[in-house]
Amino acid sequence: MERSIRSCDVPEATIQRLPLYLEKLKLLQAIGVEDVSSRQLAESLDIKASQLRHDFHYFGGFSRPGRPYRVAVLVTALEQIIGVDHPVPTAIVGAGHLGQALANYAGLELQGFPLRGIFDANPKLQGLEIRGQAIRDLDELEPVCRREGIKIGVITVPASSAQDVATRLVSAGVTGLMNFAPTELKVPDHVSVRHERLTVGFMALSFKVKCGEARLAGEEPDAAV
Amino acid sequence: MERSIRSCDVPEATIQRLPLYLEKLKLLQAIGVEDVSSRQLAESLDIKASQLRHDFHYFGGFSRPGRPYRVAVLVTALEQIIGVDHPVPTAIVGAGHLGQALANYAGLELQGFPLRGIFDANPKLQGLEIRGQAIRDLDELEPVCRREGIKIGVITVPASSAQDVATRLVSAGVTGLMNFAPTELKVPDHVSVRHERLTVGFMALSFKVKCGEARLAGEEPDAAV
DNA sequence: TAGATTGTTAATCGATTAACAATC
DNA sequence: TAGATTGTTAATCGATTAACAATC
Repeated sequence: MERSIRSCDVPEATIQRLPLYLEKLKLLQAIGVEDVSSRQLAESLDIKASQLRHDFHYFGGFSRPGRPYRVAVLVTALEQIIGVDHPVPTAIVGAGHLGQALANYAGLELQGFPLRGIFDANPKLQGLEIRGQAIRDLDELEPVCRREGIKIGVITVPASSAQDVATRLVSAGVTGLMNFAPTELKVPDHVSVRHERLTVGFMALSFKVKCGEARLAGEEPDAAV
Repeated sequence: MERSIRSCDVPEATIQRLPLYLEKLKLLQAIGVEDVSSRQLAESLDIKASQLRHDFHYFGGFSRPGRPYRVAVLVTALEQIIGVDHPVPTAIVGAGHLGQALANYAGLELQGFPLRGIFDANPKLQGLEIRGQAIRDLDELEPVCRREGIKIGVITVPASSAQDVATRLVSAGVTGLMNFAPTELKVPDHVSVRHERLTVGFMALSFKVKCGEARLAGEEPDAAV
């Protein structure tokens, strides 16, 4: 289909906004809103309407000039573009605190990422059930991933074993990795990795807090020369 | 001090990279590396050396022309710039799965964000200890935050109570919010918010996975007209 | 029609990269 | 000195915003 081809050379900044559009539109849909203009939608997301239209323009044909967007049409189109029009089978490797917290998060399944496997090397955790999924031994990683057609692997193991887990997931056909371990991963070109850096987020926040304090303390931006 | 004033009008993109620099430099320091050139450091982070120097240039004076950077000097300077040269007292509100997982994460304290309070409205959780901190009733939020001088509040409550928690944290003197609830927060100008959107990350990853599949299937970028 | 809206291109803005003088 | 390095400015690149014709 034409859209799935063209839609792939899209700026990173636009890709990041697509889920925000979808999230907001689903909210509107839930409260019965049928039509929405680029101005309304953009305002509720704190961006410019022209940016939203520019983003949509990469995919094209969501409405016609003069007519506002239909919420249902946008939701369907964005789900298809993002790839959550069909469920995306997901597995979690590492059932420590964070892995268990993610497994317990109902939002993931609701947004299109059903959990189809949880794995941990620790025998004490194996068999424990989370939301209907028993924690499995790491030995079962490859066969289960293949059988369930896992597309996205969530890595919540310690940094020391993250690369090994990544390699095994990729060898079992997984093409998307959500990496929560504080280490870089080497993967083949056809695999996408997203590195979630928790402490980086805290530090970026800390920087802004510190700047806010400096400003409150009455220090003028041009006071220093 | 001069640096703390000038350093605040810095592009968002640069702010996001500062923690990555610090992280890598601490790693180098741990294995005994004393000097590092912009080229070496940049290569290990997959960015251009000129970008790194350009970033550093906002703060200025980390080395002198001709001399490589001293790891220890950079670590100290970046810690100060980011604001983690002194501990940043942090509290978690919402001791569900995610809140507990974050409370258990030792990395936070190591990176300069010691946990000084955990709160939850659920009486069944109250008193449970995590890493030496007892989960407290929500009633204690304001007094504890004031007493401990909490600077950063981590919001891991359901979306429905996130705004209320945010308002209370701000009223108790907290100026940085790490929001894990899937909802926007309204806060005064002097407060910084960072919204961690988990499902947004999954969807951005899904988009790339889908594009990778399309490419693998042999579809040419220009095949569609 | 008049007012509002989208799709689309052009203008602006900001971030990244290259270049190079000064220095070691 | 020759080679390597930083600090700093200029050039390039890409993303955001504005503008407006076409449409309803």
